[in-house]
Amino acid sequence: MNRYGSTVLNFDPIEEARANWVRHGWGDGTAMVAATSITRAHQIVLAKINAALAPHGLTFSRFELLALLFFSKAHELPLGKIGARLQVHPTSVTSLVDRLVADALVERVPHPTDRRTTLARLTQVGASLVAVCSAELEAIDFGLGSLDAEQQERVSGVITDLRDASGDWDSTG
Amino acid sequence: MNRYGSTVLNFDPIEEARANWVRHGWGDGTAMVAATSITRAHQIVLAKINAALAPHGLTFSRFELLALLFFSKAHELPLGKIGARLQVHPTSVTSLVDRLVADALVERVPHPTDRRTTLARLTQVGASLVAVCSAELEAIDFGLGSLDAEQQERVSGVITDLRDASGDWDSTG
DNA sequence: GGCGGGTACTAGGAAGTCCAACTATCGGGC
DNA sequence: GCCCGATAGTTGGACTTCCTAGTACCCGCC
Repeated sequence: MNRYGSTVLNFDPIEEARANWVRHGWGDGTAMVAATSITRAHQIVLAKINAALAPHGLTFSRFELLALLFFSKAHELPLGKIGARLQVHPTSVTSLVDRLVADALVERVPHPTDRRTTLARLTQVGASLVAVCSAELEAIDFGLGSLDAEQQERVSGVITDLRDASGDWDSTG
Repeated sequence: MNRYGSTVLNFDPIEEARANWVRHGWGDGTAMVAATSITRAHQIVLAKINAALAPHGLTFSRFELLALLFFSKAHELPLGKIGARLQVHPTSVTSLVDRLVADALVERVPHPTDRRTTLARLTQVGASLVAVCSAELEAIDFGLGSLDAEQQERVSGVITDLRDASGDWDSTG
């Protein structure tokens, strides 16, 4: 039984999919397998990370936002810049900050000069929580404990190429 | 401007995060960077795939379910087995099938002998749509066009290790 | 000095994912 | 033959994400 209560398969479902893909003449399955693998990897890693953070009332998304503020000057940042750094939609930032404010981990502060802008600022409680949770995540190796450092670097390296080509940032400078 | 209307950064946000992580003595950042990279890769690839499928009224989740049925005997499968293959929660299967039924791509059929079980069966329309969309996805290389075949295999290979260690299937047989 | 395009954020809604709890059914053991 | 644990699926709720549309505000240009 796995975490969803269903029976464990005795074969690799992704290799099975590749065989079917090829058998129907849809292609060699290389890209399909890679894309599907990334999806599963995300699912697995996120589940482990969230399980570690759940006792503290956090999710990975919320932790990422808190950590970004922790690293920022005065522990504060405009919501728009948060979205740009984390690569999430403006409405997602609003939604995340809403919940963090409700948990008193963050507070909304008006920008001193630009009245359009709202700053999210880490509270004392929020700052303490980030420190605790970062240690927790290091302890579980961010869900990647089954890979050694060299394998982890390989994953990051290939994905950097992918992100670069997708305009995650401007690397021409 | 990127797809969210925010300004493009002139540095790699993940490398920035690694530097901050190290600077605060939280660890070497290897696992953090790998986990974050996987998250972004998922986000990038999924966005491209969904953009390609949107004109056909599909998402990657829905396509995966349809493709699985296409590959199955009689184009049908119990909902529970669908969840086991795609590694998603039973309630997600219910939800996905609901929408596919609403779009007449799938129909719910009672199991002939086990009255607890419901089968999802591909309709004619559904089967045609899968074929069209698989070609579309091959055409955009599943969002991985910026990686060559060797890089794609490298991603899949490392992730296979991760999935194996996470009990995605029983590889001891 | 005000007009208008661009910027910053929020509101409402859809989709996908998970969990906990519930109903219906199956099947083995007494 | 019946009970009771296991199995299959659904319902309701929470969360994250996206999109479209809207309001408030800034600032350069006429």
